[in-house]
Amino acid sequence: MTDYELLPILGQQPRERSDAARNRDAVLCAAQQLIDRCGVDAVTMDAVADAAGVGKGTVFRRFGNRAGLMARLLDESEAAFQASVISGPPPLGPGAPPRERLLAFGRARLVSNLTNADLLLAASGADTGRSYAAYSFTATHVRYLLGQLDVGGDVPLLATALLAPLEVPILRQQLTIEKMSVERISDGWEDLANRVVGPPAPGR
Amino acid sequence: MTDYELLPILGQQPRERSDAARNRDAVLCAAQQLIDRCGVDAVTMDAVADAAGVGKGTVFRRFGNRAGLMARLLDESEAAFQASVISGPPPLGPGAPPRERLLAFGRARLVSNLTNADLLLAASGADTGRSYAAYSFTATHVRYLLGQLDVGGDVPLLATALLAPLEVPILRQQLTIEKMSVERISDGWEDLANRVVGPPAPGR
DNA sequence: AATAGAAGCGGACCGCGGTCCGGTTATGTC
DNA sequence: GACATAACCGGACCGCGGTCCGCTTCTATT
Repeated sequence: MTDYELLPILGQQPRERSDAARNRDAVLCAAQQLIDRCGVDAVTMDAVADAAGVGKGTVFRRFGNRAGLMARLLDESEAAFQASVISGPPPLGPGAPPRERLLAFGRARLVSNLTNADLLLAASGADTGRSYAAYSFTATHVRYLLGQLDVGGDVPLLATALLAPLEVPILRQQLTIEKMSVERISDGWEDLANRVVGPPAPGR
Repeated sequence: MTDYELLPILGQQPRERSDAARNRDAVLCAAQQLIDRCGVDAVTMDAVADAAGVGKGTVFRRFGNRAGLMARLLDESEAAFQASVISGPPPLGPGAPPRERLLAFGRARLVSNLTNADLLLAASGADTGRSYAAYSFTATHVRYLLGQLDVGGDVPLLATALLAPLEVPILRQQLTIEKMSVERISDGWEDLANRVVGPPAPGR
């Protein structure tokens, strides 16, 4: 027996058992209710297990750790965000010129990150990679737009340079400690993006 | 360049008791030894208290929490960094044109952040504000250089935009997950800085 | 329906960060 | 040098995230 039979077969996982599915939904639902009523900090693994009528081990089995659970809770809003980028109305969705799409994307990401700030912080470092998957979409989209804009330079690095100031800890510091307004930060990001992208191509 | 927030502003607090001073040094020394021998993760509050021959409560009293202790351990290298920026040789220190100083600063900060990556992560969120004080110096310096470069726009925001991609979690992701080299990241940051600052003023 | 076996379950258990308070010790004053 | 007081000390205690392993329950097979 060689080892590669143990490798995960990506397409065809053995079907989820019915009790497992039920418990998974119960946990997610209980966690969401806890957040709505008492905030993210109240989402203790014990509390959510208890509220879901489930053992603690079950929660960890399904979600790996607290960050993983949080990442799953983010999935819904993240999917909506991705949908409006991929197939929503311009300028966020397709149809607008790349520069406008980029600016709209930055503003949208800023608002989205602020809306889910607590959850995002709690989800950072999820081993499951969920959190990274969400980031990966964002980065890929920005790279795509930068490519369309013929911006030159190291596109992946420029993409992270544009995204880094939108990370929650940095936004938090600007809002809380340095007392900046969201509008100011948003306008500042637009300025940054324009500097990075450079002046509009004249002939086009 | 007035506003610099230098590291230990040893004001005139009611004098520290001798036993307290001894214990403080013992704790810092023990923590440093633990890091050198077993890495940052081994610096448990119990372990460091034990190694220092001190009660756990004492450690918390002096440093607030684990992040505060880590921040103090960073003080030495941070002070050295600040010294070479303020009074070291150019281009990092004074004497070089602002643009060169900015580029040198970015590279130096990048290296410094990577060198102390574990410690910086463990120190993030220190309630004592130590960690923020260190950041504040960095931000102030970049703002100062941007001001000298007559860069226009919202200088504080541009400064954080330049510093955000140098934060440890982002560097970690680029190095570990996306397999970028330090040189590539460093060159990319230089490109970013040049785009933000804009072309050199011709007459000057 | 009976069975085999795996996937799932759950709660006891651990280590860590952080708190608290009764006892101890250093320091200024007489 | 003795005293008063405030600062300091230390370890017992708590809650939380995370692990582990014996037991239960579902599902596929006959």
